[in-house]
Amino acid sequence: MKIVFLGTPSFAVPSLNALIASRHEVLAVVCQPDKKVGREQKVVFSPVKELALKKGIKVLQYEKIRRDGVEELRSLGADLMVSCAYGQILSQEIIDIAPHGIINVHGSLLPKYRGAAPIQQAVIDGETETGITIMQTDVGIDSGDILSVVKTPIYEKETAGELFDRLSLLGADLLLETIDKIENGTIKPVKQDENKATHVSMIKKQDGLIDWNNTATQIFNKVRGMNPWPVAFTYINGKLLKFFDCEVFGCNFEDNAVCGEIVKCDYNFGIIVKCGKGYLKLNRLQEEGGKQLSANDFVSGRKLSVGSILQ
RNA sequence: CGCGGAGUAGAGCAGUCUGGCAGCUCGUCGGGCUCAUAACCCGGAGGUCGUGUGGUUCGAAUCCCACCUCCGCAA
Repeated sequence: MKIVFLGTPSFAVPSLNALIASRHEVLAVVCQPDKKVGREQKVVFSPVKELALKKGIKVLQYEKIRRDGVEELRSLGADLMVSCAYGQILSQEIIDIAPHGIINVHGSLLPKYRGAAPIQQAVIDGETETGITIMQTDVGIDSGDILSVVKTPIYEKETAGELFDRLSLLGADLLLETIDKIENGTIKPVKQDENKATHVSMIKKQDGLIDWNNTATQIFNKVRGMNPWPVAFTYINGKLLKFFDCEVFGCNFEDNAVCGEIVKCDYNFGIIVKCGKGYLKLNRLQEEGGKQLSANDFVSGRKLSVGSILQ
């Protein structure tokens, strides 16, 4: 089939790669406009754009696809459009361009976790299973009929980033299977159960702030869900303190510590923080202006001591 | 010209303001103690203090200048 691919971040790269390697023809790739990124405000191409350029595929970028893209997309003459973490809301006019419409690769088991950050949110919620759903895009947000699903467990210590990588590969496989079925007409679209639908919004940097009144398990899940972005953070002595890795600490201590107080801080225990319920052991930390350090390295600089309070 | 922090032993840091012997914790190596040790005691090795055939000075890790690199915020 002749396919137009809509996608932007690294999550979409395996799917695009799979399409390029398949017998299908990728006519063009549509992704978000280039943005200035980082301290130096350099313009960086998105991962999907990088791949498309490398493979010599036409790249289209619209400020607003519904306004600027319709005519050009129509002129390409695609049989099918595939979207995967593209980042813009589509209109009926665009959905109608290709005979087979648009199918979307989504990182959750729909109708659960519709919206922008399904993978992170599933980890934050402590879910033990998630997956990829491919659906027929309609004008709602991730509300179209389900075409195919693949499930996968969320491992106990898995971060959102690791899950992202796994799901993006599963999505690529499922995408090719699904297109085959569309082609030979064996697909059976299933309506989503609106009563079970949940919606998650985009994760913001501020969402990484830790509330030490939460239970150790809740914080542990949040830290995993916020890794590698935006990364969980707290404050110590007025300075930003990020931490990338932690674990629930099983032992109980006799203490009168408040939530967020460091109750142990040495070579044997590591850094143990009191939570609303239970204790959390911090493994990799980074203070503002500093590098990412292991707990032992962090302690050896004497930045932390028993009684210090994170808030 | 967006704002800010940092570069000192293998790791993490102090010392810089107020120029005057290169320090601390950990690791490492050797020895001691111990039934035992990621514990404790004693001793050692390990540094062009980011770079500069830069400036000031009797003397610079420290003050001034230029450059390189890393990081936090903002976007």
